[in-house]
Amino acid sequence: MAVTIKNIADACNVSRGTVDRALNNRGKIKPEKKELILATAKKLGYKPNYIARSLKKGKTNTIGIIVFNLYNEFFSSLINYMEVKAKEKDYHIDLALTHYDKDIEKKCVENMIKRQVDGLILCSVNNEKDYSLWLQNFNIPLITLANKVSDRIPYISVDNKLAMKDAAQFVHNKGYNRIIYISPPLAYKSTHNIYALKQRFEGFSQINMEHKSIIIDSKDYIRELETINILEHKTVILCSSDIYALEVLNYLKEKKIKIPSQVGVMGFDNINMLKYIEPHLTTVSYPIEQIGAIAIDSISKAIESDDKIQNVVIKHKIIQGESL
Amino acid sequence: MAVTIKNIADACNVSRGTVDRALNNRGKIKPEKKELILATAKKLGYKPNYIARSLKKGKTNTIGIIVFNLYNEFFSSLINYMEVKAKEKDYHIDLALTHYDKDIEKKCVENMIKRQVDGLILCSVNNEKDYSLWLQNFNIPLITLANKVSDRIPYISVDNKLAMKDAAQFVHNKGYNRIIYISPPLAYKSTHNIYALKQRFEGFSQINMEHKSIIIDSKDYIRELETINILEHKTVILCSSDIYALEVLNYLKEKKIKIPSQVGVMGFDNINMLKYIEPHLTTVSYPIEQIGAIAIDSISKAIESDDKIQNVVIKHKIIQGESL
DNA sequence: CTGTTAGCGCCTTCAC
DNA sequence: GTGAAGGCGCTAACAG
Repeated sequence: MAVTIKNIADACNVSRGTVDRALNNRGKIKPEKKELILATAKKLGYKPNYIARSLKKGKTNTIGIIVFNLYNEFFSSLINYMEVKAKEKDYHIDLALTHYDKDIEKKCVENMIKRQVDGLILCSVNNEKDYSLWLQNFNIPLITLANKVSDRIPYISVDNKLAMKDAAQFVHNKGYNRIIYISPPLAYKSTHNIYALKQRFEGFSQINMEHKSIIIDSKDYIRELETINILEHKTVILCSSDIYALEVLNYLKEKKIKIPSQVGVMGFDNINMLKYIEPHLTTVSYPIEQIGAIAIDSISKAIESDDKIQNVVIKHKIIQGESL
Repeated sequence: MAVTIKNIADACNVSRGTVDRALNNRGKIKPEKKELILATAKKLGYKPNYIARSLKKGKTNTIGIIVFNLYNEFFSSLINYMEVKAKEKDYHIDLALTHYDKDIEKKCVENMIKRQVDGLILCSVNNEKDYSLWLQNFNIPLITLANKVSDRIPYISVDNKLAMKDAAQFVHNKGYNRIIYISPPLAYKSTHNIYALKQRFEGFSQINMEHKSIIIDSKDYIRELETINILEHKTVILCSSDIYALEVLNYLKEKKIKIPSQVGVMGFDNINMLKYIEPHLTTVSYPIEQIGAIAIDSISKAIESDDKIQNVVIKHKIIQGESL
């Protein structure tokens, strides 16, 4: 059995109130008593029970973070930064992963609520009609990342549409005549929230190439790629995220297709591991650290002061590599 | 204010005890009452307060996980697997990062204790004399990964010594005459627990090459490498982890040194991203998923039954790439 | 079957 | 300065 405030009180022949005052320096207390109490607390190895404190105070000092998984370096970096920032502000991280499953996601949210997190940072894939209402009903500070859920819920992100438009313009300016655009299935929109994906696609769609564009949005994008003669038309393959671009690079290398002389490739996200990849991938970069910092900052402010959280648009830029 | 069991009791004109019975189906209760209670609970949007439950039950259903950071893919994969496994068993993950700082590590452990986690999974860098005692004093199930803390604390890992010995033997058999062994500073042993690192180094030391070996264990290992004529003696560079090998590959590519014809390179860990790296790195592989699964499995068993947790040695194997 | 009640460990108000 | 006591929300033992 762990040692409690009562044990200390008994050992020191004082009341629990006095122990509390000594331990948390509140109110006035006779110095020698305070010393005695602190000493015996230490001697007994007292560790305050935060669960009890949380129950009493109605605050857990915990931020719930729900993301898809940790395979994508974007999320592991993000959480890494958030954890540091949260610790600075004396918050703790509760982590849950949804693996892109909207039922799991709802369970994760409910669990966070049951665990009384003070605020929630959510990367959602849920596209149910009243999901935004359902979320707001819990009435705790909430921030969405990755996919926007509704205009009424704060959202921190790059401008995916503009960023992808810039990317498409960039490859166009490089003299490519045909873009093959590779994306996870846009048909997921019937079952999932794929806001960011759609934004990127829309941005891409705003640029017209001399020849037609080809959209590949199948899970089997490599097989689709095989059906196309990519050596025609001065072609570039624009990928909606780096992890797709890496697979494409592997495919092209296997086919002995030269990059960039025969085909160009461009990614999106600028994940860390790119620095080990050859040829260096041209990609769209944005500061993940900043997203994490702003998210923790905003949510902790909202927890402590009922401030409304502002949407934030993170700046992006194009990183010139050697892949086009 | 969130809705509580008492609100439901009042709304249904029953006692809190009855509501509890209905909600958690314990004991006997009149079916129509139960229905009414469940219905109003739903209507009011009742969500049980797990903090209160935890306080009462003395169990939080939470496993604390403390690792170095999430940059190394080993840890992000590990946590990914653990989260899935923990969810299956109805446990929740509390995550904290130490960034290799032993004071932060101690604070993380203390925080976990204060938060009353039911069990703790720890990757430690602390080498203080009585650290093992200090940990055991908290008297909760504990498992160490990565670095062993003491023989009295369960440890799950590959046999790092044997695995690195096998790696060294493997390169030796390939006909290399000189090994350059690259490792994080072994001098850290005065300030940190670097058990795994030392084990790997010892394993390496058991193999004798025709010519001498060179040990580089500086943070600036790339600069050290520059002072060596690596084209002599048919040399192989054996790295204590893949993330070092990746840096070495980048260096060699920059110097236009051909791999493996001029110099061989070998890594350790077989992290996921290797599949995008050229040339394919020869490395030592072991199932991270299994480490995660066993850790969660053992700790949950220990939480629920006071079983003693067994040490587990994970099997390793060498993955033949094209880098030597 | 159901109501009452006593805590879990902590914080906080109110008296003295 | 200090003690006594109530209560956060839930569970469980005990009555009835």
